[in-house]
Amino acid sequence: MTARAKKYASSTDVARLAGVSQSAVSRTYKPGAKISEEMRQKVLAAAAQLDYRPSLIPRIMLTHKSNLVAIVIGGMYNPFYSAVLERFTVGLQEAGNQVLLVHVDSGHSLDAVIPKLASYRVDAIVSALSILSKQSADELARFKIPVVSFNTPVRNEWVSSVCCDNVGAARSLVELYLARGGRRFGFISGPPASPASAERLAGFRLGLAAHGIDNLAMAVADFRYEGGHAAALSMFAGPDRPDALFCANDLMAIGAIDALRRTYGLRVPEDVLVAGFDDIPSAAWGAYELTTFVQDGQRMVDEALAILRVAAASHGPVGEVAIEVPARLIERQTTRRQPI
Amino acid sequence: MTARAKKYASSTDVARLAGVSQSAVSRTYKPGAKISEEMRQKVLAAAAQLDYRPSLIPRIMLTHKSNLVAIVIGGMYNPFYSAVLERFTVGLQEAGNQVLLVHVDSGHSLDAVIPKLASYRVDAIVSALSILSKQSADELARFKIPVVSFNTPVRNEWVSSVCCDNVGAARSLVELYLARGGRRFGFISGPPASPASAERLAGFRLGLAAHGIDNLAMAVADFRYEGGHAAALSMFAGPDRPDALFCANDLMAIGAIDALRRTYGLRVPEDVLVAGFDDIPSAAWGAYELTTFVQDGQRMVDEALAILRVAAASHGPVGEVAIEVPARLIERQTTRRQPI
DNA sequence: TTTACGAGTGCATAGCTATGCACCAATCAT
DNA sequence: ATGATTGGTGCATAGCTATGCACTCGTAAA
Repeated sequence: MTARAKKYASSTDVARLAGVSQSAVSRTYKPGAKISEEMRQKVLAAAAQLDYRPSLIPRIMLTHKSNLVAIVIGGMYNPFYSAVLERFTVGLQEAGNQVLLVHVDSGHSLDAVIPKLASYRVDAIVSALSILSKQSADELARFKIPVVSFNTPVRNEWVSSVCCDNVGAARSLVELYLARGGRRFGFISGPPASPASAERLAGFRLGLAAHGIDNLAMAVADFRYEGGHAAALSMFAGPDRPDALFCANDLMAIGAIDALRRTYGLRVPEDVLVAGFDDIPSAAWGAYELTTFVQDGQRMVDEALAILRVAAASHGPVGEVAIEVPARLIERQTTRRQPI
Repeated sequence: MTARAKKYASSTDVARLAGVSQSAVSRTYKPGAKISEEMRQKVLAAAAQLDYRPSLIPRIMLTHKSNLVAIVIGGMYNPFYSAVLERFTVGLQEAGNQVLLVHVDSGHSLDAVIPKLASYRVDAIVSALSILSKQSADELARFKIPVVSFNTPVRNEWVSSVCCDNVGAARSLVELYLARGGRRFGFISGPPASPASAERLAGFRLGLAAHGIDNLAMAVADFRYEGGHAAALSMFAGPDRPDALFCANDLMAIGAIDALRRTYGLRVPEDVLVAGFDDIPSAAWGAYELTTFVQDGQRMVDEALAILRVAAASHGPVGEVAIEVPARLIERQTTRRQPI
């Protein structure tokens, strides 16, 4: 509480030094404002001398617009999400926004951080949290902050969603597996609460049902390498081993492949077909060459940014927007088996 | 420019509704302030009715403290850096700060974004950019914002650094290689401008020199899997192949392993010893089991946060702090060869 | 020469919260 | 009973920028 020296020079300080009014300083930094070149130079000289940077804080107060967008994310162990985060950051910066990064333990709702974000007057929120119940979403709407929910199909007046077509993709995989000679199917899921995992399972089941198949080995994991490894170990411990395994994401698929090859001595794809989801960089690595679905992260991010632009333009709610982006199959070696 | 409805209720609105003064509202939200329970309840009731959230913006103006810390990062393709980002975020949030995430293309300096950060009045900056010249650092100091530079040993009055002992680690690897029978050495570097890569090379050379070895095959890459792959292809194209390869990070080491095994049919570790740096999760995967150095990311982040705490407490510069954290060798299968 | 106009400038104020200060009503000590 | 303390309360203002408004000049049009 001592008389701490003022850290930043203010526009008033600059004005005094330059011998002009504070308005002149303000107008110097506003593009297109009416100000003579001569005065602008005087101001800039004084500003340079004082290391002046205009503060955005009062502007936020006046305009009710902070240009801050919060990105709420649950974990970056999955390269897909760190890539998405990077794309969002770049895209938002290009649009003139700044990114407030908020980490919430995955499994927790984002309710707890909302009041804090409201206090910073963020213009919008992007949530990559896998869990966001309808109830949370309604709670959220009370704050009247536009929210884009990534890969979680919850929405209301203020909450939009951008998702990948998990059901359709998973469903189509069944055709590939059958063509490649798969007969006994297995699925390794993410956490029970994950909508993405649930949709991929549902789609897989739909595809199987279309061929009259209702037998499906199941194991629950956590979207991580270790979880996929452990799940595969238990799923393949018994006598009745699947020969076509679908994992809810690539990390688990890679863990499963290592388990099958190294612990059980099984060959992929000769003994077991394996596919994942996300197309993370490691999926293309020589040791795995994993068949997987590309979630078009760039496109999904672009769609989300478009929604945010609309929300920024119309100051009201953006309506119940829900965008679904198709997933694209990339077949690599883990499913390249000749049909029987 | 229409008469846009006020989006957020202000403390004055709440005060009017509750029939108290604006001061009372403010004090309701300040822990430990003198306010009667009765009044607090009245205020809270009115606040709930209006969905009031106190704005932090005016507080920033008054206190000259935003509780915003910027993290500047160049790329998250390397899991080591996304893990570091996550740890910083969690740590800063626990300390009551919010994180402003700034992406700068690696290779660019952070000079360009500093004015913007100054405009947001960030309390401090964490830079994980691999490039930060002495000149940039001095430029930076003019803004009087405390900066912690991660893994780049630049510093001045306002810029501190937290680094890992790259030189010592790389140097010690030579002993291991010699004990495991390595005789012809190779090094795959990161981008030429990367200090981390340069230090690891320097340490490796020091270790070799201590044994009178000055022959070292070199290839330059970019810290990525594909770069490591290509570099290994060219390094092992000739007749005089190394039998002990050190890569400046794990991603490149993994790319190199895939190139050696799959393109040249070489065995790792029997034909070539390989080691990397970072201990990213993939290094432990069954297909690679890569020997590497753990950068103790948690400890490095903790040290950086400690510096930021000091900087926050003393409002002045924090002095020329430079902290070096040791790296720890983890030997896995890629160097487990019996000595000749 | 007068009128009109446009460019440029300064004044004053809004925007929202935190806090020093003055003040008031009780409660307590003497 | 009086003075002193404590716990609450409201008033007024600081903090910094953007902008509507009034005003002053030159300059172009009439």
